[in-house]
Amino acid sequence: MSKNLTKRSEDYSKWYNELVAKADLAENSGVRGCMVIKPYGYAIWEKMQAALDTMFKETGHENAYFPLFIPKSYFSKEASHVDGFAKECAVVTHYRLKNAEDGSGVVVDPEAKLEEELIVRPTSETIIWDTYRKWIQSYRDLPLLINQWANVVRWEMRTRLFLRTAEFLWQEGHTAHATENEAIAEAKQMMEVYATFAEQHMAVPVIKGLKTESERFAGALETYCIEAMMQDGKALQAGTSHFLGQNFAKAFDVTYASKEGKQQHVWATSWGVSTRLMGALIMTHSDDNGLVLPPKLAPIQVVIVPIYKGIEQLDAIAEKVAPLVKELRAAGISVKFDQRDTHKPGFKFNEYELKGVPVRLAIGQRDLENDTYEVARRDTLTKETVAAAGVVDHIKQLLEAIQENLYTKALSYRDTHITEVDSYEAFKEVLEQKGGFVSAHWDGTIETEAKIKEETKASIRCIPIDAKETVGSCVYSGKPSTKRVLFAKAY
RNA sequence: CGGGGUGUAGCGUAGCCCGGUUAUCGCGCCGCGUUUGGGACGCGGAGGUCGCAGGUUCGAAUCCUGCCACCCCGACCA
Repeated sequence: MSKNLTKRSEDYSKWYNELVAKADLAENSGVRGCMVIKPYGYAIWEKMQAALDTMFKETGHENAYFPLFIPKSYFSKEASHVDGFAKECAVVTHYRLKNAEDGSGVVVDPEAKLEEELIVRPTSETIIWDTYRKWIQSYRDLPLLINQWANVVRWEMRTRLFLRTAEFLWQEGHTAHATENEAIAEAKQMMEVYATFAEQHMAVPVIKGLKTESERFAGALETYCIEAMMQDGKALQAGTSHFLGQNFAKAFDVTYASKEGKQQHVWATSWGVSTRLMGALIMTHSDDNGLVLPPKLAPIQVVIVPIYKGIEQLDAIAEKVAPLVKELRAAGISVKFDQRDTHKPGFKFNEYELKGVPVRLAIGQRDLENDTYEVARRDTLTKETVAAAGVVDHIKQLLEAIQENLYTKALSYRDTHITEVDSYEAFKEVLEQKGGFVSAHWDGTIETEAKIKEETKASIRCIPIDAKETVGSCVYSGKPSTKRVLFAKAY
């Protein structure tokens, strides 16, 4: 393995793949499009899970778990839903193996064919709504606000670590409500929760918006989304929240008795984010030296690297550092004191930079004599010498400053990569030369959207929630338009 | 599923066109010693079904056929 990462600017894909591998986040498993998430990568995912889970609970949701296998017939019940997923489903047809008669190994036992095939869930709407039918009878059972942490399988043609894998980890929320307005409010609320998480925890600025009809979730009446901008100018859908209307309630016959005693179908939402967020995190902040993690999601927030000659010096440093480690931990900061004598400090510096540890403390003879630490920050790659007495407060402030700085930096990159255009020539030029979001008027038709995508590979990422009403004409057709939408090439 | 490419040690590779000693080099790994404020150095060492199966040949990593896997570009997509 070469020591240096491919430069971000030279070959973005190669840089990304190398970074994921070298920072110990994940690797290709060799099993069709499925990845192995390594302990360090999983530790980051766990931090994300914990923060999201807390936010879900704070908004009144509970966790539950539903089966991995879904009987094929369930998919027949909601037509547009199956349309969206049919082409990428893994299907279980048999339940037993046996030894081949010719001794060539193990074969599927043809005797053990399932009556009805089972689908490995690509998403759980169908099985959950089949269950909700039994759970919901009265308006008193509503709203039903449930989240599931699970894995799902989508048989994608082409995969990329974290961004698109055949199996991925995610959470999926599925809620049932008595009224349309309540369900819409829930879908909007969860979009807000995702946006807050992305911005405050991941330090990834996102644009909240609505999907166009053709980009909408299969079975949804409205899809709310958050869209992020990566450092190569491509957009990434970071999370979606769907207002499902009564589609699933009708398909699975989920009704409740209202106060007035009338049987009514419930209103539904579903919402999810996945390990794809890991990809967003990596591609938003990282640089040529490796991963850059926002302090709130870093498994190790502070690493302490001793610089010493001989065991006596190491002991002296260890003694000095022990109370500091204790104090930092008491302040809720995760610290690693790297005492390994098998690697030199320079090696460790590079290693922790590669892994994105936000703050690094170095301490050697010089510091022991002066009662100081050398404090380095990952985001700016700057170092300073800090008096030991005030180092805990300094680190607390530094972690906050890094979290803030990462967001500000990403926001300014994102904002300089939103370009308003008023002609199709400018549209194409911006897309090719500069990349990023192109803000343009659109006539609102599926046909125009499809034509533009075909000609430029840019899709409508979203109709921003806060889009101002302005009079204009569609960049493609010239027909009248009332607001600008965001186009971009996307992951 | 179309178009292109690649399979040689844990990783990255040379050799292949033009068949011929014991398959090259770097990183990593193991041992000993010296080192330690930005990826250490010296000496010694281990590690290989050359993707798999056939074929041609006195002889195959190298030529031929088939298969498999992976990567890139499309279609598909959180």
